[in-house]
Amino acid sequence: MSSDSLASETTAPTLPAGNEAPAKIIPISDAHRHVGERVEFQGWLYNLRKSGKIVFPIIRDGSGMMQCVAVKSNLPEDVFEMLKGLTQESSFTVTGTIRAESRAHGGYELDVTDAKLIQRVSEESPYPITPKEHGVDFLMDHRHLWLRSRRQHAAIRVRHQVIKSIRDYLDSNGFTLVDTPIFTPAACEGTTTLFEVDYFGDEKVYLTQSGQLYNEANAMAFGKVYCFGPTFRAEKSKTRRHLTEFWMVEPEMAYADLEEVKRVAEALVVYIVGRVLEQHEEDLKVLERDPSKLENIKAPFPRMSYDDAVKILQSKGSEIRWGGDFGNADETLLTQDFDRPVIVDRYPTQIKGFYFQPDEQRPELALGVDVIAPEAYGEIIGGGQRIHDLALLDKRLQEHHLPREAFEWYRDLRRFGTVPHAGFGMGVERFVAWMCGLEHVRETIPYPRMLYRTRP
RNA sequence: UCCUCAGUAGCUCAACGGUAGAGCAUUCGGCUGUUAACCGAAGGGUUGUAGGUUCGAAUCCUACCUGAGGAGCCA
Repeated sequence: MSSDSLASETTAPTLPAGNEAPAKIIPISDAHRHVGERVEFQGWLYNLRKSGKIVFPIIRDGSGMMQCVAVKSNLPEDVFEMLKGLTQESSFTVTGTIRAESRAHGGYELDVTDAKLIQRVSEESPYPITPKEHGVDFLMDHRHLWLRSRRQHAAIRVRHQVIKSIRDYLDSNGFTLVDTPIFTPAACEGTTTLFEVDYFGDEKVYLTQSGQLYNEANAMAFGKVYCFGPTFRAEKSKTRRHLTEFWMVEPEMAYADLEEVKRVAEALVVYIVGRVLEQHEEDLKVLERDPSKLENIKAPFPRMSYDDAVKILQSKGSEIRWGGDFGNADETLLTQDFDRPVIVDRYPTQIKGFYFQPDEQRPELALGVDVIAPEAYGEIIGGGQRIHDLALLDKRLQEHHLPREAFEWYRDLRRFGTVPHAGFGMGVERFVAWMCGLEHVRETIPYPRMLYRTRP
């Protein structure tokens, strides 16, 4: 029997005898609330096991999975044959009664009374991602299909929760979302790491690598603001924690200092972790993430100065010297004795951006802060207090060989009612990788953009 | 940009100088409780590309292509 005739034979399913009302269409995730009821699921075939006159199709609908039980003697011949012949990821709907069943994953099962084929995946080109193992290259080439797999599905759901929690936290703590542009006219700190875009031929613009400068203007207008969007870095970086396109949330606060940044960053992290643990127990299980690693993430986080961090690293055998930035190995060393993120502040001015406010007591230090996640997940937050004095800003622009004309609007912020202000940026993908215990950030974003990968 | 590693069936891998194999996927057959089901059978290959060494190359050498991991840099 060909797939065509199967399809045509099942387009008008025979309803069970009697005057039964049509079954209610529900998401699989709601199944536990409909035990004993006749319902319909709409989805795709995840896997099928068959044993002669009984078949067990597992349907997934995006909200969950459900094992169905189709018994030959209880079904019209064509419906049973259709189910028996389903191939992986064929789309179909199935009607039946939900029953608690300890033998099934998830604890429930559907006794099938009817089913309808939407499209059968043909045997000439079967679904490429099988239930067995695959390599990274193959999976990345099939990212658009890989998202249907259990682990990827779980990781993207955690990503959703991280983003939602960030917004919930900031929204309920007085922050206003004020978006910053993605096309920007000039580099924030040099052009080497920026993607250049041809803007109607006559002007060069770049894809943003940070909304921070605009955030500072927005903070002077709204007090507490944040921007949340994609960020682009053209560095030819090729490691498990890099993407060329990633999402970053950047809160910025007027009348705030370095201490306030540390407090907000810590509270934000604690809030998100709590929500992930509370809402995504099942997803973490699918990801084989040990939740006890996250249960410790509570305030206060250990705090240390850059000075102390360098001393600690040297005592642990790092080659680092005062004045240098931490490498990945250093970040791992620094956090290995702690079960929660480490906050490091007051970095040497020369390794930080031009806009950092210097320490009053020690002007060679910038009031910058990084939050470094445990378990070798690295820097998840970077921020600090910004320069609010015009004369000092001008001095820094000169030292960094930045054209003053391009920063006129930014200088205005220091002319018209300047106030101390501070903020930070947090990378969503690194945060999600940490929550999920993933090896690589590429699985934390639906369509990762990397050095040698821009498709699909 | 640099260093290291890898490209063999649709997928994951084996064969390491002498006739290219297995599991999964697909098709056919069997099985009324399967859990990456199982059992039997079938089809499926220009061994990344181009040269070279050799009687003989998937295997050794050179270059290139593609990808992965790491360094630097970053969230």
